[in-house]
Amino acid sequence: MPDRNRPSHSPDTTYTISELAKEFEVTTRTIRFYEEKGLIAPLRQGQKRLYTPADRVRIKLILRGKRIGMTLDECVEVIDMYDPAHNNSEQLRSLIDTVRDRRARFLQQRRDIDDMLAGLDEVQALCEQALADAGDTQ
DNA sequence: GTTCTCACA
DNA sequence: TGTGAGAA
Repeated sequence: MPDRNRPSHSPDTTYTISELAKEFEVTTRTIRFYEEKGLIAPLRQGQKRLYTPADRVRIKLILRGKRIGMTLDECVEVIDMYDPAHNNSEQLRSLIDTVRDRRARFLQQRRDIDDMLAGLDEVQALCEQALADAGDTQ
Protein backbone atom coordinates (compact mmCIF):
# COMPACT_ATOMS: atom_id res chain seq x y z
CA MET A 1 0.00 0.00 0.00
CA PRO A 2 2.15 2.89 -1.22
CA ASP A 3 1.21 6.47 -0.45
CA ARG A 4 -0.60 5.52 2.71
CA ASN A 5 -0.10 9.02 4.02
CA ARG A 6 -0.85 10.87 0.82
CA PRO A 7 -4.27 12.43 0.44
CA SER A 8 -6.37 10.28 -1.84
CA HIS A 9 -7.10 13.26 -4.09
CA SER A 10 -3.42 13.95 -4.70
CA PRO A 11 -2.66 13.67 -8.40
CA ASP A 12 0.39 11.50 -7.85
CA THR A 13 -1.34 8.98 -5.67
CA THR A 14 -0.89 5.44 -6.89
CA TYR A 15 -2.74 2.26 -6.14
CA THR A 16 -1.72 -1.36 -6.12
CA ILE A 17 -3.72 -3.93 -7.99
CA SER A 18 -5.03 -5.43 -4.79
CA GLU A 19 -6.22 -2.07 -3.50
CA LEU A 20 -8.22 -1.45 -6.64
CA ALA A 21 -9.49 -5.01 -6.73
CA LYS A 22 -10.78 -4.62 -3.20
CA GLU A 23 -12.29 -1.20 -3.84
CA PHE A 24 -14.19 -2.29 -6.94
CA GLU A 25 -14.93 -5.79 -5.70
CA VAL A 26 -13.31 -7.54 -8.64
CA THR A 27 -10.41 -9.97 -8.66
CA THR A 28 -6.87 -8.90 -9.43
CA ARG A 29 -7.16 -11.37 -12.28
CA THR A 30 -9.97 -9.29 -13.75
CA ILE A 31 -7.93 -6.09 -13.60
CA ARG A 32 -5.01 -7.78 -15.34
CA PHE A 33 -7.45 -9.10 -17.90
CA TYR A 34 -8.57 -5.53 -18.68
CA GLU A 35 -4.95 -4.57 -19.13
CA GLU A 36 -4.38 -7.48 -21.47
CA LYS A 37 -7.36 -6.26 -23.49
CA GLY A 38 -5.77 -2.80 -23.69
CA LEU A 39 -8.32 -1.04 -21.52
CA ILE A 40 -5.77 0.17 -19.01
CA ALA A 41 -2.00 0.62 -19.00
CA PRO A 42 -0.68 0.91 -15.45
CA LEU A 43 2.83 2.08 -14.63
CA ARG A 44 5.39 -0.44 -13.53
CA GLN A 45 7.58 -0.43 -10.49
CA GLY A 46 9.78 -3.33 -11.41
CA GLN A 47 7.32 -6.14 -11.96
CA LYS A 48 4.56 -4.57 -9.88
CA ARG A 49 1.77 -2.61 -11.47
CA LEU A 50 1.09 0.89 -10.17
CA TYR A 51 -2.22 2.46 -10.98
CA THR A 52 -2.71 6.22 -11.26
CA PRO A 53 -5.95 8.04 -10.41
CA ALA A 54 -6.59 8.11 -14.17
CA ASP A 55 -6.28 4.33 -14.34
CA ARG A 56 -8.67 4.10 -11.43
CA VAL A 57 -11.22 6.26 -13.25
CA ARG A 58 -10.91 4.09 -16.34
CA ILE A 59 -11.62 0.98 -14.31
CA LYS A 60 -14.60 2.71 -12.78
CA LEU A 61 -15.90 3.57 -16.25
CA ILE A 62 -15.32 0.04 -17.47
CA LEU A 63 -17.31 -1.43 -14.61
CA ARG A 64 -20.08 1.12 -15.03
CA GLY A 65 -20.32 0.29 -18.72
CA LYS A 66 -20.37 -3.38 -17.92
CA ARG A 67 -23.24 -2.88 -15.48
CA ILE A 68 -25.36 -1.38 -18.21
CA GLY A 69 -24.59 -4.21 -20.55
CA MET A 70 -21.84 -2.75 -22.67
CA THR A 71 -19.13 -5.01 -24.04
CA LEU A 72 -15.53 -4.22 -23.17
CA ASP A 73 -15.01 -2.96 -26.71
CA GLU A 74 -17.92 -0.55 -26.29
CA CYS A 75 -16.44 0.58 -22.99
CA VAL A 76 -13.21 1.35 -24.80
CA GLU A 77 -15.08 3.42 -27.38
CA VAL A 78 -16.77 5.51 -24.71
CA ILE A 79 -13.65 5.90 -22.59
CA ASP A 80 -11.61 6.96 -25.60
CA MET A 81 -14.04 9.80 -26.16
CA TYR A 82 -12.79 11.34 -22.94
CA ASP A 83 -9.28 11.33 -24.34
CA PRO A 84 -8.41 14.71 -25.89
CA ALA A 85 -5.89 13.00 -28.15
CA HIS A 86 -7.90 14.26 -31.12
CA ASN A 87 -6.66 17.54 -32.45
CA ASN A 88 -7.53 18.65 -35.94
CA SER A 89 -11.00 19.91 -36.67
CA GLU A 90 -11.87 16.95 -38.84
CA GLN A 91 -11.17 14.58 -35.96
CA LEU A 92 -13.10 16.81 -33.59
CA ARG A 93 -16.11 16.83 -35.90
CA SER A 94 -15.86 13.09 -36.12
CA LEU A 95 -15.76 12.83 -32.34
CA ILE A 96 -18.86 15.00 -32.05
CA ASP A 97 -20.67 12.62 -34.37
CA THR A 98 -19.54 9.68 -32.28
CA VAL A 99 -20.70 11.40 -29.09
CA ARG A 100 -24.04 12.22 -30.71
CA ASP A 101 -24.51 8.63 -31.74
CA ARG A 102 -23.52 7.30 -28.35
CA ARG A 103 -25.88 9.73 -26.63
CA ALA A 104 -28.76 8.59 -28.80
CA ARG A 105 -28.11 4.99 -27.90
CA PHE A 106 -27.92 5.74 -24.17
CA LEU A 107 -31.16 7.70 -24.35
CA GLN A 108 -32.88 4.82 -26.10
CA GLN A 109 -31.51 2.47 -23.48
CA ARG A 110 -32.87 4.71 -20.74
CA ARG A 111 -36.31 4.71 -22.37
CA ASP A 112 -36.20 0.93 -22.64
CA ILE A 113 -35.31 0.63 -18.97
CA ASP A 114 -38.14 2.99 -17.99
CA ASP A 115 -40.55 0.83 -19.99
CA MET A 116 -39.28 -2.32 -18.36
CA LEU A 117 -39.68 -0.73 -14.92
CA ALA A 118 -43.24 0.24 -15.80
CA GLY A 119 -43.86 -3.36 -16.78
CA LEU A 120 -42.55 -4.54 -13.43
CA ASP A 121 -44.84 -2.05 -11.69
CA GLU A 122 -47.81 -3.61 -13.46
CA VAL A 123 -46.81 -7.14 -12.56
CA GLN A 124 -46.27 -6.17 -8.94
CA ALA A 125 -49.60 -4.37 -8.77
CA LEU A 126 -51.39 -7.43 -10.18
CA CYS A 127 -49.68 -9.69 -7.67
CA GLU A 128 -50.53 -7.44 -4.76
CA GLN A 129 -54.13 -7.17 -5.90
CA ALA A 130 -54.37 -10.95 -6.23
CA LEU A 131 -52.99 -11.34 -2.71
CA ALA A 132 -55.49 -8.82 -1.37
CA ASP A 133 -58.38 -10.64 -3.11
CA ALA A 134 -57.23 -13.96 -1.70
CA GLY A 135 -57.16 -12.40 1.73
CA ASP A 136 -60.77 -11.28 1.36
CA THR A 137 -62.02 -14.84 0.77
CA GLN A 138 -60.31 -16.33 3.79
C1' DG B 1 1.52 -10.71 -2.23
C1' DT B 2 2.53 -10.34 -7.21
C1' DT B 3 4.04 -11.90 -11.81
C1' DC B 4 3.37 -14.80 -16.07
C1' DT B 5 1.38 -18.42 -19.09
C1' DC B 6 -1.70 -22.10 -20.43
C1' DA B 7 -5.91 -24.21 -20.33
C1' DC B 8 -10.92 -23.94 -20.06
C1' DA B 9 -15.92 -22.45 -20.42
C1' DT C 1 -15.60 -12.25 -20.35
C1' DG C 2 -13.43 -13.89 -17.51
C1' DT C 3 -11.46 -17.97 -13.94
C1' DG C 4 -8.17 -21.56 -12.11
C1' DA C 5 -3.78 -23.69 -11.65
C1' DG C 6 1.09 -23.93 -11.50
C1' DA C 7 5.58 -21.99 -11.19
C1' DA C 8 8.66 -18.28 -10.23
